[in-house]
Amino acid sequence: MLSLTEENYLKAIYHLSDGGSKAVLTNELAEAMNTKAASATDMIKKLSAKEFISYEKYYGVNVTHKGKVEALMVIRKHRLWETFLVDKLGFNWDEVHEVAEQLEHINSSRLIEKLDEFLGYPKVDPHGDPIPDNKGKIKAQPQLPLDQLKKGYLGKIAAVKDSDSNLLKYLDKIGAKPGTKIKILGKEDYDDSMEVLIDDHRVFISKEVSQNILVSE
Amino acid sequence: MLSLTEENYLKAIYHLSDGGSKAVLTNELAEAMNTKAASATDMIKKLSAKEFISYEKYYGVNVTHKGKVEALMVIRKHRLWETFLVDKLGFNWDEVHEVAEQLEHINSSRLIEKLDEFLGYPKVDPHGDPIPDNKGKIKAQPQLPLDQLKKGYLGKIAAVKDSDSNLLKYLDKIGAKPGTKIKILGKEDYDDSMEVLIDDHRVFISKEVSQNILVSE
DNA sequence: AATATTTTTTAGGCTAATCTAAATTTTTAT
DNA sequence: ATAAAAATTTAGATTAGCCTAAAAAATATT
Ligand SMILES: [Mn+2]
Ligand SMILES: [Mn+2]
Ligand SMILES: [Mn+2]
Ligand SMILES: [Mn+2]
Repeated sequence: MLSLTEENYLKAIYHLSDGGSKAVLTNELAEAMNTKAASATDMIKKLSAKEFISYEKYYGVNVTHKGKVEALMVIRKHRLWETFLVDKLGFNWDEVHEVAEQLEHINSSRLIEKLDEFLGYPKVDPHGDPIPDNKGKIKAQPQLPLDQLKKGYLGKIAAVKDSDSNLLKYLDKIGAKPGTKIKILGKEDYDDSMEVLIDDHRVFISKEVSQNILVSE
Repeated sequence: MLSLTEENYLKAIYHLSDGGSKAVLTNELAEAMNTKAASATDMIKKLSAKEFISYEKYYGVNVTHKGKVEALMVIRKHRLWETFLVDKLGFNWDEVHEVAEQLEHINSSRLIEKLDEFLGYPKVDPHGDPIPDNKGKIKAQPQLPLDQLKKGYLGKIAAVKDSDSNLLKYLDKIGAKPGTKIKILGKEDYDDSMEVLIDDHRVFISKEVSQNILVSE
């Protein structure tokens, strides 16, 4: 059993390590958690003692298999709750993250299975992020940030970065939501801004924005 | 802002005081919270400093108006979540209390208003307990424990005590749920057991059980 | 009214999660 | 290869919520 704080640290480590594929440094973790390095070190020791991460002094931490599964369960809950808030309660997609940050710590496997069923076993959350199944498996579709593609590209929006509420409001306004077709009509070499076709609407977007739109196909 | 622990203490004080109508003693509170008297005293001082309760040393505590409203908001959330779990997720009524104990601490007024709307503004929870509105108002219908009535009584089940999961399972089995008509066919003076008609079924119930069925009309 | 019992409070400690400041180790720059 | 800089860890406090043991106050009993 992890405390709420331990769950949050572990989730942050999982995300910062790109799903367990690289080591996470103490300062990175402290910054992500809005705490100080000394606090991060303390928590690293605790999670390491419980074998959710492996830790070599001064060289950062890696998530263990056990840690990955645990982190994915929290992420599963977060994304199911976000889906519930948008699909059932009518929240906008820029309003759900903070509430889901609380709901993800509710501890009841029965609840989360029932919720999953109630939502119709969704594969992705409102921002297009995949929802792990109850074993921690994720159906990862290969995704690319839009800014790395060039004129003429035609594909589908797979997901958007869900961190900034204002960005989400803007993306909503221009119709950029997961599942929508998108085409790059032109790209400006100087600043990587581009003109795109989203849902038959022509829009100019900056690199700032295109970096946060993930496409597939 | 109250911590989760403060919310739980305040709710316990509210319930033990019968909605603010009598003083609550330190030992009572400690027992209800499964802590020791010293811990209860500590918390009493904190809640008193924040003016959710008034406190006279050695003579127990009373809930203030501010404290009542706060407690009722937690109770509102608890009962709305219980309703959600039963009505939408298909939980049995004996499975919801523990989960609702966690969910009642989620802090988002938007969430609770949306949830209320989603549920169709229910007036009572699955156990028949009234759900306070967002101002803390409760529509209290006068209720009596069934064991205090005699042969020939005809009325409706208003609520059942929701504390014991095994009792709830039993009540479910005999069809004793809020809204159901109930008639006392006979009562045994010796032990106050009775034969009742619930939903056209004849059932013998002990005083143990009839005490926990609240009727109205 | 004095004493015994019960209840409540206080004193002093413990753990989790945080901090600041100091010490240590690694990394970078000369 | 040293010295300076940066990153990390350790040491020592603090706060919330809990505990046990002791002191104090209220209540009950003789
Ligand atoms: Mn989110
Ligand atoms: Mn999301
Ligand atoms: Mn309940
Ligand atoms: Mn209830």
